Amino acid sequence: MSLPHAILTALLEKPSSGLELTRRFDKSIGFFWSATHQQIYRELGRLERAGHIRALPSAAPTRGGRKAYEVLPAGRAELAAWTAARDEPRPLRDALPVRLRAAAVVGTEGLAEELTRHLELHRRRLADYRAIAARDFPEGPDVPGDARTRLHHVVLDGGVRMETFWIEWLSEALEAVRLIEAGDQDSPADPGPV
Amino acid sequence: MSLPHAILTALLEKPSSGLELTRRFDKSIGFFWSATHQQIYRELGRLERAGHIRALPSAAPTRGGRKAYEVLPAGRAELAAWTAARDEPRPLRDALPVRLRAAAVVGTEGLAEELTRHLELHRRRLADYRAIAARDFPEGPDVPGDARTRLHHVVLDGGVRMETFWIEWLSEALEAVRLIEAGDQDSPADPGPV
DNA sequence: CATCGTTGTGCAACTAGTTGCACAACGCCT
DNA sequence: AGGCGTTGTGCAACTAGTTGCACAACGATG
Repeated sequence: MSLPHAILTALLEKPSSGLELTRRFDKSIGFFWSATHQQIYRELGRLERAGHIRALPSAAPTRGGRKAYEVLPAGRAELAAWTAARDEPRPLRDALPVRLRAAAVVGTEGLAEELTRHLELHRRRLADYRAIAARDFPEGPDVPGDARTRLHHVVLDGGVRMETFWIEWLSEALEAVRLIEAGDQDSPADPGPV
Repeated sequence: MSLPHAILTALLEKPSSGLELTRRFDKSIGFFWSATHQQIYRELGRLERAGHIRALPSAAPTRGGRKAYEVLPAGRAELAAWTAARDEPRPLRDALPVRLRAAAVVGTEGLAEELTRHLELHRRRLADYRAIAARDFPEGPDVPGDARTRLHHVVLDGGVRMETFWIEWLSEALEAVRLIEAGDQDSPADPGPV
């Protein structure tokens, strides 16, 4: 139940139309809470009906015309309540570990390639994050000033840490898979003298 | 689309009834692909209809009676195909970073408490993983023997790394929030002489 | 032996997220 | 002026995951 809140946050940072939101989701909030444009439009409709946001008066009311939204006090209150509320972490659901366990039963065929591919994806994403960090926080990690900047920095750093985690783990997994596949023709678990 | 495959993996490791699967999900595969008993029962039905698994003949056919399932060759083939297939990582969706950004706009009230709580959750989970590691891989991380053991070790180590990531990041976030809240009465971004 | 809690299986209804398509408006281009 | 690609908005239908409840079977217990 966080998409509406992610949208409220984005709109508070800057009032936007559906497409602008979609774009910004693709390169900032969406790193941590991804959403397609369909989800966003639907949610904008709901939020408007709920009185949490409203279309800026300047916006054209016709279909196909762009509409920009801004957050109303009720929306801000809702967001503040959500931020302070107790909320359990959502259950983890990631396919790769499952695939490794499946491979332990049905064989590692094709896995190394996939691991390599994912590794590359995460490397790329880490590079993106670092680029953003260099642009937005050129001072480096220390004393970034006001509260807002600090918090944004922490969030971005979360992204960096997360990708680093993936890269390390995928490397470990890849190494294990390669060892196993080398051992298949060679010797099962005894590679060399002592 | 991985729940059926997680179930196939679990069933290959050991034929089980719905409830047994649910239990095992709660303490092993489910760490990485969580599922409720409802999802599992529904999926067992689908897998049976698809000819990927079958109820063990010994099982009682009545409602309420326990039924154990085993994987058929078609199911194993399907699992092998999935393991080798190309599959994109699923989009990330985590509420905490979003909440931090929301807090950057509406204030950090209540956040420190939540961060502390989550930190504690992840610490506990890390301890669980370490306990499992101590039980299942008492030799330590090196040369764990056959392919199966190696892969299981890699998966578990993924859990350990993941929780470690959370703990580190949450600590950083918590520190930032506390600094900000201290600064609220104090000085905004200049704590001390020099 | 009745009823009561526990274990195990399952349906139904709901919420969230995805995919595919429709179509208006706008700016070009010729 | 007619057609053509791009931008922006949106509906509809589907898949995945969640929640709440129903109910059979089994064993304990007054």
